[in-house]
Amino acid sequence: MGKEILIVEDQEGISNFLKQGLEEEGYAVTVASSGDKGLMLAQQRKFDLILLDWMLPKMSGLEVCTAIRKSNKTTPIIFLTAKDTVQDTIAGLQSGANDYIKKPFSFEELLERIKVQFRSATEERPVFTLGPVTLKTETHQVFAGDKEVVLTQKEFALLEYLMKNKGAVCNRTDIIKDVWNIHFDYDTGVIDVFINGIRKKLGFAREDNYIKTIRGIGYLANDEAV
Amino acid sequence: MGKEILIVEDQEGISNFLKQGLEEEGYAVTVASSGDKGLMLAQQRKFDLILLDWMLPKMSGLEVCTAIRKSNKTTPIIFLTAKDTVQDTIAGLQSGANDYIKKPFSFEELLERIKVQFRSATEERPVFTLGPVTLKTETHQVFAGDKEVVLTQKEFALLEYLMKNKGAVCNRTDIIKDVWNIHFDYDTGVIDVFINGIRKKLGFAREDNYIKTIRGIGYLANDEAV
DNA sequence: GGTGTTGCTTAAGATTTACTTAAACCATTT
DNA sequence: AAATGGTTTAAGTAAATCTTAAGCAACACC
Repeated sequence: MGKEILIVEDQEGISNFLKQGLEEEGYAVTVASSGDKGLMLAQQRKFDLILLDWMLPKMSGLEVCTAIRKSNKTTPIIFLTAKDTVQDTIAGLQSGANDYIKKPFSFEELLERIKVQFRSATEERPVFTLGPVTLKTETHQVFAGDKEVVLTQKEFALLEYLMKNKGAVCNRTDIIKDVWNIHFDYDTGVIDVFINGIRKKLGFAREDNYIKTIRGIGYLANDEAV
Repeated sequence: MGKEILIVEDQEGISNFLKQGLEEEGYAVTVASSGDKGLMLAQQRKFDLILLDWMLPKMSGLEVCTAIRKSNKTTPIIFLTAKDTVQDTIAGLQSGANDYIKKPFSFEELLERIKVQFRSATEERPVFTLGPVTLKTETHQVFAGDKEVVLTQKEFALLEYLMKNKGAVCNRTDIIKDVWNIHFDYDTGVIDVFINGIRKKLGFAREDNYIKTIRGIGYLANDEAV
Protein backbone atom coordinates (compact mmCIF):
# COMPACT_ATOMS: atom_id res chain seq x y z
CA MET A 1 0.00 0.00 0.00
CA GLY A 2 1.59 3.22 -1.21
CA LYS A 3 1.74 6.02 1.31
CA GLU A 4 -0.12 9.20 0.46
CA ILE A 5 1.87 12.39 0.37
CA LEU A 6 0.53 15.92 0.11
CA ILE A 7 2.77 18.54 -1.50
CA VAL A 8 1.93 22.17 -0.79
CA GLU A 9 4.00 24.22 -3.22
CA ASP A 10 3.18 27.11 -5.52
CA GLN A 11 6.01 26.75 -7.99
CA GLU A 12 4.78 24.29 -10.56
CA GLY A 13 8.26 23.34 -11.70
CA ILE A 14 9.17 22.09 -8.27
CA SER A 15 5.90 20.38 -7.48
CA ASN A 16 5.92 18.53 -10.80
CA PHE A 17 9.46 17.41 -10.26
CA LEU A 18 8.64 16.16 -6.78
CA LYS A 19 5.37 14.54 -7.80
CA GLN A 20 7.01 12.60 -10.58
CA GLY A 21 9.96 11.52 -8.49
CA LEU A 22 7.87 10.43 -5.54
CA GLU A 23 5.38 8.56 -7.71
CA GLU A 24 8.27 6.63 -9.20
CA GLU A 25 9.13 5.62 -5.66
CA GLY A 26 5.63 4.26 -5.22
CA TYR A 27 4.03 7.05 -3.25
CA ALA A 28 0.58 8.46 -4.08
CA VAL A 29 1.00 12.21 -4.49
CA THR A 30 -1.47 15.08 -4.27
CA VAL A 31 -0.42 18.65 -5.03
CA ALA A 32 -1.90 21.87 -3.62
CA SER A 33 -0.73 25.10 -5.20
CA SER A 34 -1.45 27.44 -2.31
CA GLY A 35 -1.45 27.46 1.48
CA ASP A 36 -5.21 27.62 1.93
CA LYS A 37 -5.85 24.84 -0.58
CA GLY A 38 -3.24 22.73 1.15
CA LEU A 39 -4.77 23.28 4.54
CA MET A 40 -8.23 22.35 3.27
CA LEU A 41 -6.94 19.15 1.71
CA ALA A 42 -5.01 18.27 4.84
CA GLN A 43 -8.15 18.66 6.89
CA GLN A 44 -10.42 16.78 4.52
CA ARG A 45 -8.28 13.78 3.81
CA LYS A 46 -5.82 11.68 5.71
CA PHE A 47 -2.30 11.91 4.35
CA ASP A 48 0.67 9.96 5.57
CA LEU A 49 3.05 12.86 5.16
CA ILE A 50 2.97 16.52 4.14
CA LEU A 51 5.70 18.41 2.28
CA LEU A 52 5.15 22.09 2.94
CA ASP A 53 6.78 25.02 1.17
CA TRP A 54 7.74 27.88 3.44
CA MET A 55 6.86 30.77 1.12
CA LEU A 56 3.38 30.46 -0.25
CA PRO A 57 0.77 32.88 -1.58
CA LYS A 58 -2.06 33.87 0.77
CA MET A 59 -0.98 31.77 3.76
CA SER A 60 2.62 31.12 4.76
CA GLY A 61 3.78 27.59 5.29
CA LEU A 62 4.27 28.40 8.93
CA GLU A 63 0.62 29.38 9.31
CA VAL A 64 -0.50 26.28 7.45
CA CYS A 65 1.61 24.10 9.68
CA THR A 66 0.27 25.67 12.85
CA ALA A 67 -3.28 25.32 11.58
CA ILE A 68 -2.83 21.67 10.65
CA ARG A 69 -1.37 20.88 14.02
CA LYS A 70 -4.45 22.32 15.75
CA SER A 71 -6.53 19.40 14.57
CA ASN A 72 -3.90 16.84 13.59
CA LYS A 73 -1.06 16.13 15.94
CA THR A 74 0.59 13.22 14.23
CA THR A 75 0.98 13.43 10.45
CA PRO A 76 4.63 14.13 9.75
CA ILE A 77 5.29 17.54 8.19
CA ILE A 78 8.51 18.41 6.38
CA PHE A 79 9.27 22.01 5.43
CA LEU A 80 10.83 22.82 2.08
CA THR A 81 12.45 26.18 2.29
CA ALA A 82 15.06 28.56 1.03
CA LYS A 83 15.33 30.23 4.40
CA ASP A 84 18.22 28.87 6.28
CA THR A 85 18.75 30.94 9.35
CA VAL A 86 18.64 29.27 12.73
CA GLN A 87 15.76 31.52 13.73
CA ASP A 88 13.51 30.14 11.02
CA THR A 89 14.46 26.58 11.68
CA ILE A 90 13.46 26.96 15.27
CA ALA A 91 10.21 28.72 14.41
CA GLY A 92 9.32 26.04 11.89
CA LEU A 93 10.04 23.14 14.18
CA GLN A 94 8.29 24.80 17.09
CA SER A 95 5.16 25.20 15.00
CA GLY A 96 4.99 21.43 14.96
CA ALA A 97 6.97 20.40 11.90
CA ASN A 98 9.00 17.22 12.06
CA ASP A 99 11.83 18.13 9.76
CA TYR A 100 13.18 20.94 7.69
CA ILE A 101 15.00 20.71 4.40
CA LYS A 102 16.74 23.56 2.65
CA LYS A 103 16.40 24.39 -1.05
CA PRO A 104 18.19 23.49 -3.13
CA PHE A 105 18.15 19.93 -1.89
CA SER A 106 18.98 16.63 -3.54
CA PHE A 107 16.05 14.39 -4.22
CA GLU A 108 17.88 11.53 -2.53
CA GLU A 109 18.15 13.51 0.67
CA LEU A 110 14.45 14.25 0.59
CA LEU A 111 13.64 10.58 0.06
CA GLU A 112 15.85 9.69 2.97
CA ARG A 113 14.15 12.14 5.27
CA ILE A 114 10.73 10.95 4.22
CA LYS A 115 11.75 7.40 5.06
CA VAL A 116 12.98 8.54 8.45
CA GLN A 117 9.56 10.00 9.18
CA PHE A 118 7.76 6.81 8.23
CA ARG A 119 10.15 4.75 10.19
CA SER A 120 9.67 6.70 13.38
CA ALA A 121 5.92 6.97 12.83
CA THR A 122 5.59 3.21 12.69
CA GLU A 123 8.26 2.73 15.29
CA GLU A 124 7.61 -0.37 17.25
CA ARG A 125 6.54 -0.20 20.80
CA PRO A 126 7.45 -3.65 21.83
CA VAL A 127 6.16 -5.69 24.69
CA PHE A 128 8.75 -7.65 26.63
CA THR A 129 8.20 -10.63 28.86
CA LEU A 130 10.26 -12.26 31.55
CA GLY A 131 8.79 -15.29 33.25
CA PRO A 132 5.54 -14.07 34.77
CA VAL A 133 6.14 -10.39 34.09
CA THR A 134 5.16 -8.34 31.08
CA LEU A 135 6.47 -4.89 30.24
CA LYS A 136 4.70 -2.60 27.78
CA THR A 137 6.97 0.12 26.50
CA GLU A 138 4.18 2.17 25.02
CA THR A 139 2.08 2.60 28.13
CA HIS A 140 4.97 2.32 30.54
CA GLN A 141 3.18 -0.42 32.38
CA VAL A 142 4.50 -3.54 34.02
CA PHE A 143 2.45 -6.55 35.03
CA ALA A 144 3.52 -9.34 37.31
CA GLY A 145 1.14 -12.17 36.53
CA ASP A 146 -2.20 -10.38 36.24
CA LYS A 147 -1.46 -7.60 38.68
CA GLU A 148 -0.06 -4.26 37.62
CA VAL A 149 3.11 -3.15 39.34
CA VAL A 150 3.94 0.54 39.48
CA LEU A 151 7.58 1.24 38.77
CA THR A 152 9.42 4.54 38.84
CA GLN A 153 11.26 5.89 35.79
CA LYS A 154 14.62 4.46 36.65
CA GLU A 155 13.22 1.15 37.80
CA PHE A 156 11.34 0.89 34.53
CA ALA A 157 14.35 1.87 32.46
CA LEU A 158 16.58 -0.66 34.17
CA LEU A 159 14.04 -3.47 33.92
CA GLU A 160 13.41 -2.64 30.27
CA TYR A 161 17.14 -2.75 29.60
CA LEU A 162 17.52 -6.14 31.23
CA MET A 163 14.48 -7.54 29.46
CA LYS A 164 15.60 -6.14 26.11
CA ASN A 165 18.84 -8.07 26.60
CA LYS A 166 17.16 -11.15 28.00
CA GLY A 167 19.50 -14.13 28.03
CA ALA A 168 22.65 -12.02 27.87
CA VAL A 169 24.74 -10.91 30.78
CA CYS A 170 24.50 -7.15 31.26
CA ASN A 171 27.62 -5.81 32.88
CA ARG A 172 27.51 -2.92 35.29
CA THR A 173 29.50 -0.57 33.07
CA ASP A 174 27.06 -0.93 30.21
CA ILE A 175 24.08 -0.59 32.51
CA ILE A 176 25.47 2.64 33.94
CA LYS A 177 26.15 3.84 30.43
CA ASP A 178 22.86 2.92 28.83
CA VAL A 179 20.41 3.39 31.66
CA TRP A 180 22.07 6.19 33.64
CA ASN A 181 23.86 7.78 30.70
CA ILE A 182 27.09 8.04 32.63
CA HIS A 183 29.94 7.35 30.29
CA PHE A 184 32.79 6.73 32.68
CA ASP A 185 33.66 4.23 35.32
CA TYR A 186 31.42 4.87 38.20
CA ASP A 187 30.16 2.76 40.99
CA THR A 188 28.30 3.62 44.06
CA GLY A 189 25.70 1.00 44.78
CA VAL A 190 22.93 2.57 42.66
CA ILE A 191 22.40 -0.41 40.45
CA ASP A 192 22.18 -2.76 43.41
CA VAL A 193 19.61 -0.58 45.07
CA PHE A 194 17.42 -0.52 41.99
CA ILE A 195 17.79 -4.23 41.34
CA ASN A 196 16.72 -4.77 44.90
CA GLY A 197 13.71 -2.52 44.41
CA ILE A 198 12.66 -4.21 41.19
CA ARG A 199 12.96 -7.70 42.62
CA LYS A 200 10.93 -6.67 45.60
CA LYS A 201 8.17 -5.02 43.60
CA LEU A 202 7.96 -7.91 41.16
CA GLY A 203 7.91 -10.41 43.99
CA PHE A 204 10.97 -12.31 42.85
CA ALA A 205 12.34 -14.66 45.45
CA ARG A 206 16.08 -15.18 45.71
CA GLU A 207 15.86 -18.60 44.15
CA ASP A 208 13.68 -17.49 41.24
CA ASN A 209 16.65 -16.31 39.23
CA TYR A 210 14.52 -14.36 36.78
CA ILE A 211 17.05 -11.64 37.43
CA LYS A 212 20.23 -13.48 38.18
CA THR A 213 23.27 -11.86 39.74
CA ILE A 214 26.48 -12.51 37.89
CA ARG A 215 28.97 -11.81 40.58
CA GLY A 216 31.72 -9.43 39.59
CA ILE A 217 30.05 -8.67 36.26
CA GLY A 218 26.43 -7.61 36.44
CA TYR A 219 22.99 -9.14 35.96
CA LEU A 220 21.19 -11.50 33.64
CA ALA A 221 17.48 -11.70 32.95
CA ASN A 222 16.18 -15.03 31.76
CA ASP A 223 12.95 -16.97 31.62
CA GLU A 224 13.89 -20.34 32.97
CA ALA A 225 13.75 -19.92 36.68
CA VAL A 226 16.36 -22.60 37.13
CA MET B 1 40.76 7.24 7.06
CA GLY B 2 41.36 10.21 9.34
CA LYS B 3 38.88 10.63 12.13
CA GLU B 4 36.86 13.84 12.21
CA ILE B 5 37.05 15.93 15.33
CA LEU B 6 34.89 18.90 16.22
CA ILE B 7 36.38 21.53 18.51
CA VAL B 8 33.95 23.88 20.23
CA GLU B 9 36.04 26.66 21.75
CA ASP B 10 35.71 30.45 21.72
CA GLN B 11 39.30 31.38 22.43
CA GLU B 12 40.98 31.45 19.06
CA GLY B 13 44.44 30.93 20.48
CA ILE B 14 43.48 27.60 21.98
CA SER B 15 41.41 26.36 19.08
CA ASN B 16 44.16 27.20 16.59
CA PHE B 17 46.73 25.45 18.70
CA LEU B 18 44.55 22.36 18.98
CA LYS B 19 43.54 22.37 15.34
CA GLN B 20 47.10 22.52 14.18
CA GLY B 21 48.33 19.88 16.57
CA LEU B 22 45.52 17.45 15.83
CA GLU B 23 45.84 17.93 12.09
CA GLU B 24 49.51 17.05 12.36
CA GLU B 25 48.37 13.83 13.99
CA GLY B 26 46.21 13.07 10.97
CA TYR B 27 42.82 14.08 12.26
CA ALA B 28 40.37 16.19 10.26
CA VAL B 29 39.43 19.14 12.44
CA THR B 30 36.45 21.50 12.39
CA VAL B 31 36.23 24.44 14.76
CA ALA B 32 33.11 26.11 16.12
CA SER B 33 33.59 29.35 18.01
CA SER B 34 30.40 29.29 20.06
CA GLY B 35 28.12 26.80 21.73
CA ASP B 36 25.19 27.17 19.38
CA LYS B 37 27.37 26.88 16.29
CA GLY B 38 28.96 23.79 17.76
CA LEU B 39 25.60 22.24 18.47
CA MET B 40 24.37 22.89 14.95
CA LEU B 41 27.47 21.37 13.43
CA ALA B 42 27.24 18.37 15.70
CA GLN B 43 23.67 17.79 14.61
CA GLN B 44 24.27 18.31 10.92
CA ARG B 45 27.40 16.26 10.48
CA LYS B 46 28.77 13.10 11.91
CA PHE B 47 31.96 13.57 13.90
CA ASP B 48 34.03 10.87 15.47
CA LEU B 49 34.79 12.91 18.56
CA ILE B 50 33.91 16.29 20.06
CA LEU B 51 36.16 18.49 22.18
CA LEU B 52 33.98 20.86 24.12
CA ASP B 53 35.00 23.91 26.10
CA TRP B 54 33.14 24.40 29.36
CA MET B 55 32.78 28.16 29.27
CA LEU B 56 31.33 29.39 26.02
CA PRO B 57 29.37 32.42 24.92
CA LYS B 58 25.59 32.03 24.51
CA MET B 59 25.38 28.35 25.43
CA SER B 60 27.53 26.67 28.05
CA GLY B 61 29.43 23.53 27.17
CA LEU B 62 27.24 21.65 29.59
CA GLU B 63 24.11 22.70 27.72
CA VAL B 64 25.67 21.82 24.39
CA CYS B 65 26.64 18.40 25.68
CA THR B 66 23.19 17.69 27.03
CA ALA B 67 21.63 18.82 23.75
CA ILE B 68 23.94 16.67 21.66
CA ARG B 69 23.23 13.63 23.79
CA LYS B 70 19.50 14.03 23.19
CA SER B 71 19.89 12.94 19.60
CA ASN B 72 23.30 11.31 19.61
CA LYS B 73 24.14 8.79 22.26
CA THR B 74 27.47 7.55 21.07
CA THR B 75 29.92 10.15 19.76
CA PRO B 76 32.60 10.56 22.42
CA ILE B 77 32.67 13.99 24.05
CA ILE B 78 35.66 15.31 26.00
CA PHE B 79 35.36 18.46 28.08
CA LEU B 80 38.15 21.03 28.14
CA THR B 81 37.79 23.18 31.17
CA ALA B 82 39.37 25.41 33.73
CA LYS B 83 36.81 24.43 36.32
CA ASP B 84 38.22 21.77 38.48
CA THR B 85 35.91 21.12 41.37
CA VAL B 86 34.55 17.67 41.82
CA GLN B 87 31.02 19.02 41.51
CA ASP B 88 31.60 20.23 38.02
CA THR B 89 33.29 17.06 36.93
CA ILE B 90 30.34 15.01 38.00
CA ALA B 91 27.85 17.40 36.40
CA GLY B 92 29.78 17.30 33.15
CA LEU B 93 30.14 13.57 33.02
CA GLN B 94 26.55 12.96 34.00
CA SER B 95 25.42 15.16 31.15
CA GLY B 96 26.82 12.47 28.91
CA ALA B 97 30.45 13.38 28.40
CA ASN B 98 33.03 10.63 28.23
CA ASP B 99 36.01 12.39 29.70
CA TYR B 100 37.09 15.63 31.27
CA ILE B 101 40.44 17.33 30.97
CA LYS B 102 41.57 20.32 32.98
CA LYS B 103 43.25 23.40 31.54
CA PRO B 104 46.11 23.85 31.36
CA PHE B 105 46.73 20.42 29.92
CA SER B 106 49.58 18.94 27.95
CA PHE B 107 48.84 18.22 24.34
CA GLU B 108 50.23 14.72 24.80
CA GLU B 109 47.72 14.02 27.51
CA LEU B 110 44.89 15.17 25.28
CA LEU B 111 46.12 12.97 22.45
CA GLU B 112 46.26 10.04 24.82
CA ARG B 113 42.72 10.57 25.99
CA ILE B 114 41.46 10.91 22.46
CA LYS B 115 43.07 7.60 21.58
CA VAL B 116 41.43 5.96 24.58
CA GLN B 117 38.03 7.02 23.29
CA PHE B 118 38.67 5.61 19.85
CA ARG B 119 40.08 2.42 21.24
CA SER B 120 37.12 1.58 23.41
CA ALA B 121 34.67 2.36 20.62
CA THR B 122 36.07 -0.29 18.34
CA GLU B 123 36.99 -2.81 20.99
CA GLU B 124 36.54 -6.36 19.80
CA ARG B 125 34.45 -8.89 21.60
CA PRO B 126 35.66 -12.23 20.30
CA VAL B 127 34.22 -15.71 20.74
CA PHE B 128 36.59 -18.58 21.51
CA THR B 129 36.06 -22.32 21.20
CA LEU B 130 37.77 -25.32 22.66
CA GLY B 131 36.46 -28.75 21.72
CA PRO B 132 32.84 -28.73 22.84
CA VAL B 133 33.04 -25.47 24.76
CA THR B 134 32.37 -21.95 23.57
CA LEU B 135 33.31 -18.78 25.39
CA LYS B 136 31.71 -15.42 24.60
CA THR B 137 33.72 -12.50 25.88
CA GLU B 138 30.96 -9.98 25.35
CA THR B 139 28.33 -11.59 27.51
CA HIS B 140 30.78 -13.38 29.76
CA GLN B 141 29.09 -16.66 29.04
CA VAL B 142 30.49 -20.14 28.60
CA PHE B 143 28.72 -23.07 27.00
CA ALA B 144 29.72 -26.71 27.21
CA GLY B 145 27.93 -28.35 24.31
CA ASP B 146 24.51 -26.73 24.44
CA LYS B 147 24.39 -26.15 28.17
CA GLU B 148 25.47 -22.94 29.80
CA VAL B 149 28.08 -23.21 32.50
CA VAL B 150 28.34 -20.49 35.11
CA LEU B 151 31.92 -19.54 35.86
CA THR B 152 33.24 -17.09 38.42
CA GLN B 153 35.42 -14.13 37.48
CA LYS B 154 38.74 -15.83 37.96
CA GLU B 155 37.61 -19.07 36.41
CA PHE B 156 36.42 -17.16 33.39
CA ALA B 157 39.60 -15.11 33.13
CA LEU B 158 41.81 -18.18 33.35
CA LEU B 159 39.78 -20.16 30.83
CA GLU B 160 39.73 -17.19 28.48
CA TYR B 161 43.48 -16.90 28.76
CA LEU B 162 44.03 -20.55 27.96
CA MET B 163 41.59 -20.48 25.04
CA LYS B 164 43.11 -17.29 23.68
CA ASN B 165 46.43 -19.14 23.60
CA LYS B 166 44.95 -22.39 22.35
CA GLY B 167 47.63 -24.73 21.08
CA ALA B 168 50.40 -23.01 23.00
CA VAL B 169 51.77 -24.06 26.34
CA CYS B 170 51.00 -21.48 29.01
CA ASN B 171 53.53 -21.49 31.80
CA ARG B 172 52.56 -20.79 35.35
CA THR B 173 54.57 -17.60 35.64
CA ASP B 174 52.81 -16.02 32.67
CA ILE B 175 49.41 -17.15 33.90
CA ILE B 176 50.03 -15.59 37.30
CA LYS B 177 51.21 -12.44 35.57
CA ASP B 178 48.44 -12.11 33.02
CA VAL B 179 45.46 -13.50 34.85
CA TRP B 180 46.29 -12.60 38.44
CA ASN B 181 48.31 -9.53 37.65
CA ILE B 182 51.05 -10.58 40.04
CA HIS B 183 54.39 -9.60 38.61
CA PHE B 184 56.81 -11.51 40.79
CA ASP B 185 57.56 -15.13 41.40
CA TYR B 186 54.75 -16.60 43.32
CA ASP B 187 53.36 -20.03 43.85
CA THR B 188 50.75 -21.25 46.14
CA GLY B 189 48.48 -23.70 44.46
CA VAL B 190 45.97 -21.13 43.18
CA ILE B 191 46.24 -22.05 39.55
CA ASP B 192 45.80 -25.72 40.27
CA VAL B 193 42.72 -25.01 42.31
CA PHE B 194 41.14 -23.05 39.50
CA ILE B 195 42.14 -25.50 36.79
CA ASN B 196 40.48 -28.15 38.88
CA GLY B 197 37.34 -26.05 39.20
CA ILE B 198 37.17 -25.33 35.48
CA ARG B 199 37.66 -28.94 34.46
CA LYS B 200 34.97 -29.99 36.87
CA LYS B 201 32.44 -27.41 35.72
CA LEU B 202 33.09 -28.10 32.05
CA GLY B 203 32.81 -31.83 32.62
CA PHE B 204 36.26 -32.62 31.29
CA ALA B 205 37.35 -36.14 32.11
CA ARG B 206 40.97 -36.77 32.88
CA GLU B 207 41.61 -38.41 29.54
CA ASP B 208 39.92 -35.64 27.55
CA ASN B 209 43.02 -33.51 27.53
CA TYR B 210 41.19 -30.40 26.34
CA ILE B 211 43.17 -28.76 29.09
CA LYS B 212 46.36 -30.75 29.28
CA THR B 213 48.77 -30.53 32.17
CA ILE B 214 52.36 -29.91 31.13
CA ARG B 215 54.23 -31.18 34.09
CA GLY B 216 56.72 -28.73 35.52
CA ILE B 217 55.65 -25.97 33.12
CA GLY B 218 51.97 -25.18 33.03
CA TYR B 219 48.93 -25.98 30.91
CA LEU B 220 47.92 -26.34 27.29
CA ALA B 221 44.48 -25.98 25.79
CA ASN B 222 43.86 -27.77 22.52
CA ASP B 223 41.00 -29.11 20.46
CA GLU B 224 42.05 -32.65 19.67
CA ALA B 225 41.20 -34.65 22.72
CA VAL B 226 44.16 -36.94 22.12
C1' DG C 1 59.35 -51.03 42.63
C1' DG C 2 61.03 -47.09 45.71
C1' DT C 3 61.31 -42.32 46.41
C1' DG C 4 61.06 -37.54 45.62
C1' DT C 5 58.63 -34.18 43.04
C1' DT C 6 54.66 -32.17 41.11
C1' DG C 7 49.86 -31.78 40.51
C1' DC C 8 45.04 -32.80 42.20
C1' DT C 9 41.48 -32.26 45.48
C1' DT C 10 39.23 -30.61 49.41
C1' DA C 11 37.89 -27.71 53.02
C1' DA C 12 38.46 -23.77 56.13
C1' DG C 13 39.69 -18.86 56.65
C1' DA C 14 40.23 -14.35 54.44
C1' DT C 15 38.54 -11.24 51.24
C1' DT C 16 35.59 -9.27 48.01
C1' DT C 17 31.17 -8.25 46.30
C1' DA C 18 26.32 -7.86 46.62
C1' DC C 19 22.03 -7.16 49.43
C1' DT C 20 19.34 -4.43 52.33
C1' DT C 21 17.94 -0.61 54.84
C1' DA C 22 17.88 4.03 56.19
C1' DA C 23 18.92 8.54 55.61
C1' DA C 24 20.41 12.48 52.60
C1' DC C 25 19.62 14.80 48.59
C1' DC C 26 16.92 16.87 44.65
C1' DA C 27 13.29 18.41 41.98
C1' DT C 28 8.52 19.26 41.63
C1' DT C 29 4.28 20.54 43.42
C1' DT C 30 1.24 22.70 46.80
C1' DA D 1 8.31 27.33 52.45
C1' DA D 2 6.76 22.62 53.21
C1' DA D 3 5.66 18.30 51.51
C1' DT D 4 6.00 14.68 48.34
C1' DG D 5 8.09 11.22 45.45
C1' DG D 6 12.05 9.81 43.32
C1' DT D 7 16.96 9.06 43.24
C1' DT D 8 21.48 8.55 45.22
C1' DT D 9 24.73 7.73 48.91
C1' DA D 10 26.34 5.32 52.73
C1' DA D 11 26.76 1.76 56.25
C1' DG D 12 26.00 -2.72 58.24
C1' DT D 13 25.09 -7.47 57.09
C1' DA D 14 24.99 -11.58 54.25
C1' DA D 15 26.80 -14.32 50.72
C1' DA D 16 29.94 -15.90 47.27
C1' DT D 17 34.48 -16.09 45.71
C1' DC D 18 39.42 -16.37 46.27
C1' DT D 19 43.33 -18.00 48.65
C1' DT D 20 45.85 -20.89 51.48
C1' DA D 21 47.29 -25.11 53.16
C1' DA D 22 47.32 -29.96 53.92
C1' DG D 23 46.72 -34.66 52.60
C1' DC D 24 46.46 -37.66 48.70
C1' DA D 25 47.42 -39.34 43.83
C1' DA D 26 50.17 -39.46 39.76
C1' DC D 27 54.37 -39.21 37.59
C1' DA D 28 59.44 -39.57 36.62
C1' DC D 29 63.75 -40.72 37.70
C1' DC D 30 66.57 -43.78 39.85
